[in-house]
Amino acid sequence: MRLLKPKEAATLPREALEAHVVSLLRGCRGLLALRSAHAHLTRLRLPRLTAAFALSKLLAACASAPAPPAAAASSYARTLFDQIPDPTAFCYNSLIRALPAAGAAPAPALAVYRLMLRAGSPRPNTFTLAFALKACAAVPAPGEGRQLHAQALRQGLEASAYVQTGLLNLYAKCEQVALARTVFDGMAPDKSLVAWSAMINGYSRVGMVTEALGLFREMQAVGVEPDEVTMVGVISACAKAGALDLGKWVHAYIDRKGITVDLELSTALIDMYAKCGLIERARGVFDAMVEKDTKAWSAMIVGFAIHGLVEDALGLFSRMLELKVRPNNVTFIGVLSACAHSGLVDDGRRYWSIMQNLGIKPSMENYGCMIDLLCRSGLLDDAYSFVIDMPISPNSIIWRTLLVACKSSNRIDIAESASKRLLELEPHNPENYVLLSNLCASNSQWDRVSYLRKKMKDSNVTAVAGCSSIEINGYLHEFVVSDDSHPEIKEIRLVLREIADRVRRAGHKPWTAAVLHDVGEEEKEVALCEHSERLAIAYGLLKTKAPHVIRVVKNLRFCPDCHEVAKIISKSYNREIIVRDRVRFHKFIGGSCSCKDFW
DNA sequence: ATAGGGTTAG
Repeated sequence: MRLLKPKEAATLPREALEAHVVSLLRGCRGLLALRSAHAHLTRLRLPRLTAAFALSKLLAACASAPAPPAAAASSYARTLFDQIPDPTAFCYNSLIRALPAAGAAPAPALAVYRLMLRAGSPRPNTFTLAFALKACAAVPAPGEGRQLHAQALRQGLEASAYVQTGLLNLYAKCEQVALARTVFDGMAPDKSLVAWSAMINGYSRVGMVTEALGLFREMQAVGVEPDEVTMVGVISACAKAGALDLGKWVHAYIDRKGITVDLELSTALIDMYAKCGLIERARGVFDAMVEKDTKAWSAMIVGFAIHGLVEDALGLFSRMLELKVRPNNVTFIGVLSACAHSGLVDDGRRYWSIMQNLGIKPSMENYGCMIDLLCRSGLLDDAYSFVIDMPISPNSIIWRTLLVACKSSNRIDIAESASKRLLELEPHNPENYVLLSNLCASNSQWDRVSYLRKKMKDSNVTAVAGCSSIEINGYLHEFVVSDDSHPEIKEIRLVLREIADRVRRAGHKPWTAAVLHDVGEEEKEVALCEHSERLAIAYGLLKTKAPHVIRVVKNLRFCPDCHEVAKIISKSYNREIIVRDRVRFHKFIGGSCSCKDFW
């Protein structure tokens, strides 16, 4: 387009000047272009009102720039805003949109929203609410969000579909799915795809897989066609559930519908295949990607790590550096946990310093990986000093990691202080009581075990039950410890008995120390046989034939005795068994496990 | 002018 000269501009009417501004900004891509357009407009010495118009258009362009608001863009947006004499609601809205929503509290975007309220005029409109809600969701800030909800109601802005979707998404991000659902149900029947996707994703985020998938079916039933954003939620739900058959079906559905498999969906697919135990297919999706970013690489590296494929994980990391893709904290979670799962202490330490040389500030999770690495290699003193020297206050997971390690190396000194800190941080977490009584039980301190049990009962804490699931013909069968509710429990019991016979003949002695209660050895053996993972594996043996792989997902860590038994089963029945426990995969073939018994 | 998406230690 032709640029105006200041002399020409002086002769033109306001409408013509505004049209010039609009067409000038239409061609702008990115911050630099906006700045040079701004410089040009300044040279024109526009009349006051037209200048304000130009500034608000610049501000709006700044807000809708494709990249996420970088520091430079947001400070520029603020400069623009400050030059506008009487900012309209449109100006406030653009500024809220242009400022970073996430990050330090209070988020700058929300601060501007509050500023607007305090100024008294202009009043917020539906756009303001929608942008402010988005900022709240990005933090996420549930308290602020509720205030915004109240304000939306007070100002009569709640009828807007955009405000409703904003609220729904806010609650979903805050993991308050019940509230999100209330908003969702209150929306008009012709809900947008965006609303459906946000709700499905909300369920998926909190692990309510059945609800996520149910809603996906409902959406199809009312004739709303999903897109790639919807499918990210559905695929993530499959990943969380470890539901491989379902995940495969959904992937096929994506292909059949011609839904674009973009960067985000590919990453979700990598994660799903990795978490469902098909690491080769995860690799296939990864290799087929034309564009890969840090998150895609990280998903693949973490995938290899949970499969115990340390060479693949570390090899991919080197390749990533070669290709100049910048790793982030999550990438290093993958790298460090891969080292931890294989006992590579020196390598782990080396990667730790690489991380620091790259200027990446270690997160709580990174510290956790490092402490886990040291603990697994029996370097309890190193681990403990690492914890003490952390610049951030260690969380409960870190103390628990230490405590678990104390159990196997009998370090009562460290155990005492770790358990003290743990109970201070989390007095109501049942897991801690289970762990502590486990620790006491392995030292035969039965009086302390019963003390803990009483304390647990008094404070109304109930332990999380071990739960394992197996997918048979597309149905997810769930088993909890000592579960006899399954309709085929009689047949399952027969399989369990046969397993017990074969295991005994293989010379295995049940590792009864894994049983918490102070009961006789025989009862302990029975208790072991009722562990959820064993029930699920037995059901797999009952319902499938070789070479079908028995795939089980467990919510807690593998019981050490069941781990031994699974090895024997894989050999004796000549079956491949893959179990995903809480932290990683175990692949049993011919009597040995991919974790090499190091976990 | 507006709303929805991917990787995260034990």
